[in-house]
Amino acid sequence: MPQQENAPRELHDSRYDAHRVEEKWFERWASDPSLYAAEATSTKPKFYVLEMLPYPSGALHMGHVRNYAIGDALARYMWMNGYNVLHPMGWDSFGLPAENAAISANVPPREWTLRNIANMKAQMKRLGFAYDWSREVTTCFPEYYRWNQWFFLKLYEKGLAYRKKSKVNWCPKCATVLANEQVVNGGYCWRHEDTLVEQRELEQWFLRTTHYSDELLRDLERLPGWPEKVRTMQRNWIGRSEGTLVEFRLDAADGAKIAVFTTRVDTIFGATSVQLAPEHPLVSELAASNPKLRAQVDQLITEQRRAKEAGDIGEIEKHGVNTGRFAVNPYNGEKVPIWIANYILMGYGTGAIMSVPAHDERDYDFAKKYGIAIRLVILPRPNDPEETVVEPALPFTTMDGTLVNSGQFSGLSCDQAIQKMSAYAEQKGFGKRTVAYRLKDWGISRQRYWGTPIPMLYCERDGIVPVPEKDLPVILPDQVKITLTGGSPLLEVPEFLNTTCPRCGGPARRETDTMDTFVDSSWYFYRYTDAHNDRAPFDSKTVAYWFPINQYIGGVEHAILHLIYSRFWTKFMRDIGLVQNDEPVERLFTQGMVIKDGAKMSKSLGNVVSPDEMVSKYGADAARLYSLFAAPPDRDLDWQDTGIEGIRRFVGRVYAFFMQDHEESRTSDGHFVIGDLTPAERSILRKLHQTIRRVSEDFKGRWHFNTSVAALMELLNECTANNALAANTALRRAVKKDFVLLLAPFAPFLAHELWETLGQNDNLLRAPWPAYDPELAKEEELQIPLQVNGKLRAVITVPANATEEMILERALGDEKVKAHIGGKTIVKRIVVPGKLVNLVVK
RNA sequence: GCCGGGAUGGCGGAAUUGGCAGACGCGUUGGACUUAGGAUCCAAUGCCCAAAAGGCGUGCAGGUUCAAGUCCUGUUCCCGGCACCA
Repeated sequence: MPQQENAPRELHDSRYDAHRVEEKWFERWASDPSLYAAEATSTKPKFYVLEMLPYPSGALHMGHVRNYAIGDALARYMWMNGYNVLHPMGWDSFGLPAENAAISANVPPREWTLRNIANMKAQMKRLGFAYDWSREVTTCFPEYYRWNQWFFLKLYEKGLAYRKKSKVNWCPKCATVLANEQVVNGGYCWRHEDTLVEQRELEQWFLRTTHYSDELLRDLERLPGWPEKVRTMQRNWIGRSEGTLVEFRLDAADGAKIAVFTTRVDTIFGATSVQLAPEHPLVSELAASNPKLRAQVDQLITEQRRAKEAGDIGEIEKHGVNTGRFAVNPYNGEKVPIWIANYILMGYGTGAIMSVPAHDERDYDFAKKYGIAIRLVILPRPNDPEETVVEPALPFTTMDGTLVNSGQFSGLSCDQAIQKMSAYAEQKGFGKRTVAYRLKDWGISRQRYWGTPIPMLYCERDGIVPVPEKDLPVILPDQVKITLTGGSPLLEVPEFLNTTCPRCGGPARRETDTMDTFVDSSWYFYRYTDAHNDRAPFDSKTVAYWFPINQYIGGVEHAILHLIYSRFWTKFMRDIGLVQNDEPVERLFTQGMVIKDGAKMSKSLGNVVSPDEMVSKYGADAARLYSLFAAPPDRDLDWQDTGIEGIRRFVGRVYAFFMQDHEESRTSDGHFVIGDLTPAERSILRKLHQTIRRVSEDFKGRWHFNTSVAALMELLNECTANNALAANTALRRAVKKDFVLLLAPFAPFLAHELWETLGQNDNLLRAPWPAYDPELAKEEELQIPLQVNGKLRAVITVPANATEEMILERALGDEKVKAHIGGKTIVKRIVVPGKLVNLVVK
């Protein structure tokens, strides 16, 4: 095909000055805070789009930019589609880094935090994100955290907040509690790398998340708008497992009970020992009179803890100690030895198991090592009744078998046996069917300063007393000395610590623990709907209007904790009549990480790309466009410095295309008659409608905005190639107008600027999203590939309405096709209308 | 070990339903304009072959089909999550 001579594009005169343009719109938007405000009441349908609120660490990183670029594009798209959009932003502003900064930079946590917020907020504004700042939520403000305290009191009232002893990481040199992330190198203090962290038992506050275990699991089925990956992760995290609780009796005069949990009660006749976790309460009793045992157990505990901290508990060598005592199997009265083993977890089930080496891999390993008896009680079911049953290879762990050597239960299948044997246990009163969960109650106590004070008092006379609701908020004092040693800094603030008991009026001491910051983020999105309410956390009617969140967007790293806690909180609020929805989030989108040079961006690797630098070098639009263009949003994005150059070029070419003749475009009314268009002009119009279709469908479907941006590039390429639109001012204007509308969600600064150059005085943000005409989008001619024996031999162009017969005729007449058929016979002719022709020859 | 996700040119990625593999962008090469170009524009660009003709190509090995990146069986590697959960 002959290549047409292309006129060089006149672009030199109209270079796009992203800075000038973006600063101009930045100023204008700043002067009108109502621009992005959600309407309190509206006849429009509502849409609540939310991105996860950031921790104000100092500055935005590219992961934030990507997250917010996705959400902002959606918000703008929904505005243009006539929705009443709620698109808020806030700050997850309590947390440990502020205290660290207090030490290293000698800035009070509050000041450091607020400074960071100011900086990051400015960055967000400079990037052009359309947030309703009138609803900004800052979790470290008393106006917000007083409601954390209020919720805590409600939870306490309902018995869902309680105190129990629990282990914490304790550094003897710091004389303080460490967060998990401060325990490094498999058990050492982050500040004293030669000091082993100890485990100390402290009284801590817990929230009864397990109260909702079943509902949290069940309702995952009602969240089809969540990624399957996240639902699976939550399912595993909750870890529901049906089984049987069986009580063995200690072989002693008092006959203390040892409850074990098993999912395979059908194998209990094969139990040849009982295994206890090293931290099992019975262990201390057994060891009390046995110093040697005590020492051995302590050794096991240390091993287990080290392995856990090093993250390889599944890898450690199994160790155990025989206590010399026995437990009685209630099914057959048999006495089996009691062992203590490092692979038994106190945190799951009852912390004790029956060990059946023949039918459990772990028990098998352990029994082999210590010479414990192995007794086969399940035989595989033969495929055919004639077949003789051979002894299976051990351990034989499948459920597809028949019980043997199991007394009255012999001959049953595993499934039947589990039913019957559980019923038997219940009848005899030594056991029952039960469900175990991996999910634990949520420990919210933090021995930290920078967090929400837990609103509880300790009175010498009345014990634990909740702060009366009317005395909220319990204000976190500002004047404290952060040392990171010697416990909570709040202990050093007498005016905080010392108070009076609301019951007896006597002296009382305040709780100095503060709340886990996951509390803050468990309900913040409700506060956005009614951010300034000082009588309640929010107004229920307002929440009922906005909830559930239509679209939540954030990193997959929050798939478990944040999102389970949020679901828990919602269910609790529903149960106390505060909200009506069972779930907070209807649709969830988890975006991929931003990586560079094959690794996650990090200071230590020196591969960090700073948003500020990108904005100053290329502009906010380019940074946003590139973060959408470089990869589909759900996949990891490999940042390439040369890639954003290409985007800047695109932005410049768009601008040049509009400026080429903007006077004419501005004054045209944009009306043209389709019948009068030249074929080339019709082709552009077709491309326009195809582009509208592609971009609209990306929003409705997979969110592959990389292809949306690519579609816009293709449209621009067609518009500028061969000066195709030169002769038709009206069409040119019409195409430009729709182009701006399509560009608006992705590159708001440029789009607004171009909108203005077109002479549009209305607000682009509320301009209607363009509709496509399927007729105009339809191709008039089709390229039909011709294959012979599945191999491409030629391509012909036919009218879109060509019949099968016409296409086949053309195909058979094609010279190249003829040559490949040669003298052979055509045995099959496949004509797929609109797609291809394949001739099978022999 | 279990559960997800992935593997496509030199690179990021397209190809939602089996129907022209490589859209779009980067990079590279050649050219135009230019005092100059690391600006801008034009063109070429999966690999093999001097070129044409042709052949080969979506991690690997098979299979189904007129036709496979796409479906099936097996397998390797990479990323993420969970992990002695009884």
